[in-house]
Amino acid sequence: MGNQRSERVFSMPTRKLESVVSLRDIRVACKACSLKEICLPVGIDRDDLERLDSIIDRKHPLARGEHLFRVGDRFQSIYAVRSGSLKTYSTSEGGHEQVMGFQLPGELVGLDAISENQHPLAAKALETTSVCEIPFTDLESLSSQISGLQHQLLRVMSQEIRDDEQNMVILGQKSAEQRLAAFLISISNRFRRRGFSATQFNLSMSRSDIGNYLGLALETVSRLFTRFQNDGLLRVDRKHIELLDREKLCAYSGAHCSEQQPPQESSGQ
Amino acid sequence: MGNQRSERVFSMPTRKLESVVSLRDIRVACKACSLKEICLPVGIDRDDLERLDSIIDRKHPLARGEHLFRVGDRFQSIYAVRSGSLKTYSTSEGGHEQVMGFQLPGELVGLDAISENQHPLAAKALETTSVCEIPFTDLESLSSQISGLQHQLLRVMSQEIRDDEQNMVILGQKSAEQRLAAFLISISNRFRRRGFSATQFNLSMSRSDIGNYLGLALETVSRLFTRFQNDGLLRVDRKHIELLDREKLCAYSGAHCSEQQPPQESSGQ
DNA sequence: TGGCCGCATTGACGCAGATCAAATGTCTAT
DNA sequence: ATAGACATTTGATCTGCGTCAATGCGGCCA
Repeated sequence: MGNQRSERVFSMPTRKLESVVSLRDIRVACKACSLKEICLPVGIDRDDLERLDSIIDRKHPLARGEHLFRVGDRFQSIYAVRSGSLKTYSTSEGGHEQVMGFQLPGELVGLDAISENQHPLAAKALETTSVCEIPFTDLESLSSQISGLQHQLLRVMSQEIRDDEQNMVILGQKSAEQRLAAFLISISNRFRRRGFSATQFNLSMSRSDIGNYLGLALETVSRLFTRFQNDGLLRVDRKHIELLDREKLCAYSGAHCSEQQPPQESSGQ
Repeated sequence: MGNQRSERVFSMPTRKLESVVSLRDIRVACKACSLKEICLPVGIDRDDLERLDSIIDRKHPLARGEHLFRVGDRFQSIYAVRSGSLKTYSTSEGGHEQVMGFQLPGELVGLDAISENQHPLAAKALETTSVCEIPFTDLESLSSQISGLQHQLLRVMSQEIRDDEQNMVILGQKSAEQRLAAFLISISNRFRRRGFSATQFNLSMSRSDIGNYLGLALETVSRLFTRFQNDGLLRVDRKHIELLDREKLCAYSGAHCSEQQPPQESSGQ
């Protein structure tokens, strides 16, 4: 695991320039990070944010194909994706791989490792990717002091459970067509939340990864992309996707997927 | 839905008899509960346990078919199953049901509701079932005071994420035979942990529930049960299952599933 | 600039498991 | 007990998608 380091030397323990973006986006403080509205800092006030910030370690970027951690690695930290993307996967005894998820900026990885103190999945960069490392022991003790942080951590984990349940529905009862449609809509929504285009994006993962994730053969994924294109739902060019008819894509996915609703203020409490 | 009540009248708010098991197991304190080694109290010392106990509300039992909560219900509490069993499920627009999981004694339900403050799934009793209600606001504030409780809560949620991931593997790439085998082994292991027989038990859920949960038609489940029986793996009689050859069943499931190993101290780092 | 290699597309074919159908067994309420 | 509703089993048929196979297309390195 001996990974190279480089700009580490520049990061002095006492840094003053708070709002200045330093070298290569490395070391953007949480409060200056564009992801703070969707990442762990949600709902944490200015002072507490600084405390959270102080335990976070911003690593230098992973190259495409590099591992953030592997199956069985001792659990020490969770990670937040800052830029780029990851896939998490497990490998069965037969060497067969199962892709469990893709992580975009602002999303956390490693939460499934808390219970057994070791990672049940590996996490690999799909492209050049940088992450924030959040040592779990520190996070835990900070959480008991900052109630907003505790709450947000629980919320994020709860959301992950919910997302996994959603995936179980998709794997358990949707057709190939519905699965891919649902996947594209989900990706699109996640990009939008992060301020990227919802109608035009690049998929950093291969057809094989998509198929594996959706429980489909990669050939099926490929065929579906061409079918969707013929049906006027989207335009595909290699990794690049342009959604042309989101409505119809929703219909194909066999779910409401309005997803657009403003963060409805759920009554009280 | 007007559910009958009966022994409620016997459970007085001021109870003195701490170590005495009261009527029909109602109102067993955590410290006297046989599930305390696998439920939320894990790793919490005597005094703190009393504090946890004080926020928990032991409800009278649910009858078979009764709902603990429904989709969209406001989230206020998580629940621990004390006896009996539950299924959680969602219903798609087409009225089609997707079973997400089954809860046995000592397991928590409702953790997926934290993030949106409302329940994404319904929970229904598969048989006469009693639960402990744990108001979430209280639990949260207690968690920030009792570090063991915070840790255990995170562990339980992490475990749930891990289990869901395991289910995704099953739904994504296992054959019907492997799915049912894996399901039976999982149930067996869960029963064992709770001190019940691992080789002989009653399934409280229908074939249809099992099939739905595993992404299979109920006919397929039924056929597999007879096949397994013919292959000498087990004996089935209606809901009653007797595992005859656990080894072979493991092989059928296409996973190591030793599961029996003592909490192996994984070699450092 | 060309050749190679991994990824993607497209086609042909077969099978696991869904669906349809019907018979039988079992629980519940009167 | 008896009827009726429902759960389960078993059989027959059909089909969506996996598998195998061949070809096409970039991107990368020498």
